[in-house]
Amino acid sequence: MDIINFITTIPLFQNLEEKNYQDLSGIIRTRKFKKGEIIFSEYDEADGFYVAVSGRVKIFKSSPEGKEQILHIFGPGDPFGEIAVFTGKNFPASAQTLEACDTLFFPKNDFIGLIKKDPALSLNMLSVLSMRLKRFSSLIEDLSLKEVPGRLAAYLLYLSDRNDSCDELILDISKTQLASILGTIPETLSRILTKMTRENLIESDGKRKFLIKDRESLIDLAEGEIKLS
Amino acid sequence: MDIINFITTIPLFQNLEEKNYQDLSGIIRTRKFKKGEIIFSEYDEADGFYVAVSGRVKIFKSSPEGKEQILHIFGPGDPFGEIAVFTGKNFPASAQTLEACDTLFFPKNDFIGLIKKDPALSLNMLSVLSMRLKRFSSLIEDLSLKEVPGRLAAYLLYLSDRNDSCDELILDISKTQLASILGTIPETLSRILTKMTRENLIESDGKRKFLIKDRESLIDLAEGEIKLS
DNA sequence: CGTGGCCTTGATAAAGTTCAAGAGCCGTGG
DNA sequence: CCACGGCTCTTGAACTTTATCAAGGCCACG
Repeated sequence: MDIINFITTIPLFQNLEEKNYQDLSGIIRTRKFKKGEIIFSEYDEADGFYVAVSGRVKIFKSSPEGKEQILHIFGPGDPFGEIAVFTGKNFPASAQTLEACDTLFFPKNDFIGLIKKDPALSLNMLSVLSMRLKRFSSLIEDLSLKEVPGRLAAYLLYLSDRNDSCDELILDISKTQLASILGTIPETLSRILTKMTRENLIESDGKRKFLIKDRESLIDLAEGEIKLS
Repeated sequence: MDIINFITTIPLFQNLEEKNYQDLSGIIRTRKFKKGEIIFSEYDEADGFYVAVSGRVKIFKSSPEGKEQILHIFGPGDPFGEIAVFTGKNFPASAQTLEACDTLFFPKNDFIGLIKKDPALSLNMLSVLSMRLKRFSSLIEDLSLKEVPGRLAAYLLYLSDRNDSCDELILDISKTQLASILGTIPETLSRILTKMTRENLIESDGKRKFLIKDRESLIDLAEGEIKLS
């Protein structure tokens, strides 16, 4: 069955015993969502978690005035909503699709049953949660200790690293969404991109293509060693 | 032996089988630290994690310019440094004692061996990590979507909740440390406390005692419904 | 009794947000 | 095929929030 093929490819389900793949596939429900659909909202009661199969999902917090902070953008193979499985209550943030999405849904109690049976599965889950904590610590560090140009520089370098440290980047999200990842607003992001271009750190087609022209300075900016003038 | 008595009282080690307490006590090393001592630094290689027995420890990130963001303050019974155990590499933040501290140290490989044997232990650990993720999401939300007065109001309410929703609070840390928890600096904190007092939301002895005088307004402030004038 | 840490206050500066306006782009429907 | 509306992005000006720098007070501890 091809759900099994899919789950064997993702990190959360690596190195399990054959039998456990059967068990897993037994508890999975598939769920499809349209573009822009809310999968769950903060404070909703949580009865399980999801794994994206196709499409992307943003996990975010929003303020009463409508500002949004994106915590993650997840794609195929990424689990989400799993925190609530282990704290037993509500989702700590909201999830909305960026595109049409196919997902696998794992009901909470069934999944906990499986975790009790397979130590490899729990170690994988511990590793997923730990990596998330690590990412959150660094997001907190960025928000609290760096200014927006530094965060943007770090993000551009991160995109470059994901792409073999290539100097050409293509943003796979809108600038408005990027602003929300960086903890700022589109206006501020736009101004900083203009400055970076003017000071020859980057070049852009005005849309989603960027070229890193001065990697050294971007690194210095990300570390807070220099500032834009 | 009294290490066993101690560990049976803390959430991470609840509901284990008798035999596992023996195993745990077999791998534990005790470590003592003086006041102000650095237990580990960000990027140090991690070979295990700690549980505080007495004294308090702050977990923090710091910037090149010396500003600090406190991520947690942990006390007796709290585990810390456990993220690195499951991501396999370095500590994502630094740890320093606030007072003289006794701790238990759990070597990484030994502990992973135990986790594989006892599903209850891994579920407990999953729950600890999940609660931390929840707290981090809310810290991120605060830093990104709220202003300092809102964060302070939320913190005061949190202290009150911990104390049976009593109106009298005693801060158990310095105001400089509180500023660092809130993601700001002492000067700003001081000004905001002055404003809150002037507007009769709180009263203070100028040191570490506070009295909540207008809980409703503090709640509104924390939710961003109102502002200080 | 002096020194250093912590806290407060003021003046100033920097960073970011808000508000408003307008340009460019895309898909829809007449 | 073109016009329209909606959306994203950019830019400017005013404003708000917070940080920085500097000074002084208070208190505890040697």
